[in-house]
Amino acid sequence: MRRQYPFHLIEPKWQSRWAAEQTFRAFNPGEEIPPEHPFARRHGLGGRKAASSELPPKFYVLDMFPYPSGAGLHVGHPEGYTATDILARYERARGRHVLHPMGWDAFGLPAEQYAIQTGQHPRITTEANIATFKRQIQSLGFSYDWTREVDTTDPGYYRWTQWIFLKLYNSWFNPQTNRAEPIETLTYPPECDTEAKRRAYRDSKRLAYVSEAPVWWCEALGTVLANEEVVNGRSERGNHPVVRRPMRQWMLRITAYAERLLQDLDLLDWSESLKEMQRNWIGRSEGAEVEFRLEGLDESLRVFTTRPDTLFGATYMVLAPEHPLVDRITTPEQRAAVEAYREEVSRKSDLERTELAREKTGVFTGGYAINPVNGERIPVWIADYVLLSYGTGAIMAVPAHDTRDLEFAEKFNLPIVQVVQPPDEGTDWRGFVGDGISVNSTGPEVSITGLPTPEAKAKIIEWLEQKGLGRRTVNYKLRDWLFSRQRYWGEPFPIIWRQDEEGNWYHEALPESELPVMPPPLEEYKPTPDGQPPLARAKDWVELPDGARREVNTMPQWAGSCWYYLRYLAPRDRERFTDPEAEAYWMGAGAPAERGTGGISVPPRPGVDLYVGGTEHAVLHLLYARFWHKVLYDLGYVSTPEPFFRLVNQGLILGEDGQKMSKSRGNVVNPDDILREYGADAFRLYEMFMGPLQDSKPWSTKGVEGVYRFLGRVWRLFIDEAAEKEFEQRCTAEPDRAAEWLDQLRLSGRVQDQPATREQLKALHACIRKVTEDLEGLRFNTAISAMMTFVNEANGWEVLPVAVLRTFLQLLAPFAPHLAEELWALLHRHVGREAPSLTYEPWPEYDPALLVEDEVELPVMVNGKVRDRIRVPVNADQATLESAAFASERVQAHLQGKTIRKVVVVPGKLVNIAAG
RNA sequence: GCGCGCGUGGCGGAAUUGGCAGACGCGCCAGACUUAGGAUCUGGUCCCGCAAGGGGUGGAGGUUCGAGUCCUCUCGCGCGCACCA
Repeated sequence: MRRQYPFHLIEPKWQSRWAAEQTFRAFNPGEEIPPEHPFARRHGLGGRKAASSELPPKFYVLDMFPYPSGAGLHVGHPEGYTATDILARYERARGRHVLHPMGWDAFGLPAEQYAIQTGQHPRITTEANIATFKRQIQSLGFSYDWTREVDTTDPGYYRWTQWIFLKLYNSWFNPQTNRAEPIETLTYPPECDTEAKRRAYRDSKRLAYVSEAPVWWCEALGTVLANEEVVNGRSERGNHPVVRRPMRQWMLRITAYAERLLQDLDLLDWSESLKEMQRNWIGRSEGAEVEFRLEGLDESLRVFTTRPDTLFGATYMVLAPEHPLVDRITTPEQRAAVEAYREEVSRKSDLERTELAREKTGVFTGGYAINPVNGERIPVWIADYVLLSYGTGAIMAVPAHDTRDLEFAEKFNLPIVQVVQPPDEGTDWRGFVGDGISVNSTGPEVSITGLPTPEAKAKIIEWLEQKGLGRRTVNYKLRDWLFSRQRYWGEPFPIIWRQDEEGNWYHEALPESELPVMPPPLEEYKPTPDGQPPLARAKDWVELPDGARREVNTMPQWAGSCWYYLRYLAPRDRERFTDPEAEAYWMGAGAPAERGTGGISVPPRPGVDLYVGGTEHAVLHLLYARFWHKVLYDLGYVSTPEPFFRLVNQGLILGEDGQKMSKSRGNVVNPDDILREYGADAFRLYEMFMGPLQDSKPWSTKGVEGVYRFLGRVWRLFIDEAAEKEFEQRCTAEPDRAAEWLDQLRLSGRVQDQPATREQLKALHACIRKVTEDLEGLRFNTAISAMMTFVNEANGWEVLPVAVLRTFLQLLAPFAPHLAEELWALLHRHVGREAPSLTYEPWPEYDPALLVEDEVELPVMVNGKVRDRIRVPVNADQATLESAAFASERVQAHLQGKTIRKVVVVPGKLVNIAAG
């Protein structure tokens, strides 16, 4: 396609100007603002150190920072980046102080695996990849404040990741106050009478603790994985098989925050589906724990149930095969069968265990439990449909009212007793799991027969609590976060291990002064032959002179991304992880609304005003970051309970074939190719024009051409045809002087410094209104179509008033900033005025008076079908409208021979005549 | 299986509180300019029909003067969770 306008000259020109001027730099409170900076000029803050109270209201707009992979940028990345950039530019024009940073989530497996293969240090690959990403992102003209760039692999960054880990390590969750507190506030029970016992107690309460629990081990990756990184028994990354294996691991006590993580979702402006995903992940369920005495044992079995009202229907019990009581309860006759079953289950891959619609399996242990409500003797089974990791690892089975128990009971011929009557007569009680009326639920001491389910639950729990047989509880699916990895390319833990007098190893935090703990140089990045993490290879690093040993695990990739949005606030601070004053300003909710300029009121938005990224982080990253933030909040380091006030997930960009882009399908679009052919402005515009930000939508290079043509029409609206021909000839003759020729272009003769007609003003103000409203609602696609409509109309005008075009460029600027800047400069040169900074020029307001029509055309319907249109004064009353409608011949024709039943007149909308 | 979301031209998608379905763009058709057109400009383009007219927002019902929009059922697609007691 022929080049529509010289974007190849315009785009680099403005990008380098912005870089030289630091146009998009955001200033922290107390920071000196250079007098010549356009932000200083706009807000009258030049040459001063402005306090937070003097700065305009803040707007913190954040992108999920990328992992800089070797493959370079993908067309999916710039979708969210473009959206946030448009809003950043819009809000600057609106008078807000915009923080819009970018950085690199650069620890991670690909660089490490490359290192294992080639021996090249991951630092080298990482730096090269960052350079590529940065070049690509910068070529799109995004208005990031690059002075705030962060890199999670920079020791100046990860020293603070390690510092936050120390805060977690040195804190405990006080259930009384429902928040984290320094470990020093912990009180010890009397039985902790030795230092060793006190240490063990303390270590068991820390937010970062060591556990020996079984973990997912991935042989192919040579590391353990978090629950969240295992999907259907395979690793999320690479799809390798994983096995369960007991190992010593660092855990973070996120479960302590389950309730707050759930509750505080209500404070957030996130999509309902996203909140729902988080709620499901946290998985709160209310119920009761009930004690069942075990026959012949001095031991009782505790189960968790959400349906204590069905206790009378419990006809058997099931333990998870790995449950610790299984050995005790199994009778000699059943031992062989039980052992065989446990063996079989442990050999099963996780894929097999979680397979859909699998036949229930299980074995009778020979043991019996006593149902506390009626004293009945019920058999205890083991089955792998009960999971050790949820609840108490044991259940009471009520086959009549639980689908899984029913399936199991039917297979093994266990009794099925109805205890709930469905509210609807026709419903079969077998397998009915909803609420109803309790039946057959009377025992010697308690009866709930006849009670509706909620009351039955309450009554039985009360009885259980009185008898000491159970209590009301809340259970969560959420597990503690497995926080260590057996890798090289991650943050080392600021932890060492020492031996006590008895030779037992215990852990100890390094002092803050020892941070950062840097990973040692290695020759070989593989795990050691005996399965130790790669850091164990560096003996000199691991073994300290006083006999202590360093922790050789590293933190997972999530660690760095848990708090990067706080580091952007003070990225070079050497004393603190972030700056409290900057934090209060950029994250705080305290900015008074009346400080907004241009009549806008800014609602308080605690935390990041807008966070945009993909759904792939809907659960993990967002839950982890919220958790860390809450800990920091409890400890007084941040001022808001939540980090991200508003969050939007951009949709996936699919290939031209409507399939997910992938190398194997060969449908991947490389942004570099698009930029070369159509330029950054067209690329940005197309990414926004495709459809709603949140939707998935297929790429279409033809669609790029469409918006590119639109930009060409904008260009030709301004530029003199003859001057452009001349420009092209000069560029061909002397390409080296192209920049000079560009500056000599002339405006079209149609562009005149004349007052606009009413019609022109109307078109312009309709456009201002639509673009403004759509930007507020993140409807970029329809904002662009409004600008297209304006340009199509303006194309037909004989005279193009300078003032109209000038305002139009302001609307265009957030979307296509390079072209807008170039034409803005040209327009001002043409009228002999100095061009003010387009970035900080106040956003135009529309005048509603200009949009008012004198007359409108309204449809007249007969029986809901449009039969004619009438022209009436805009404020015509009902009677006028009605008579105008009946005056229409076409309407009369459709009323022939019919009786009029009703006439509906909606002023300003329509007239509808119902006739029959 | 459960939960959530979505179904509108040949395609991407527009349609305040229920009020003129198909904005804008792609594609396609015709014309103008042109040595030429993968450039540009102008006009047309939901379907059937020469027209008058009729039909039309996955399908079937319903509420309403009026339904893409609300309700019920149903089919299809996407996403999330997946034996969570």
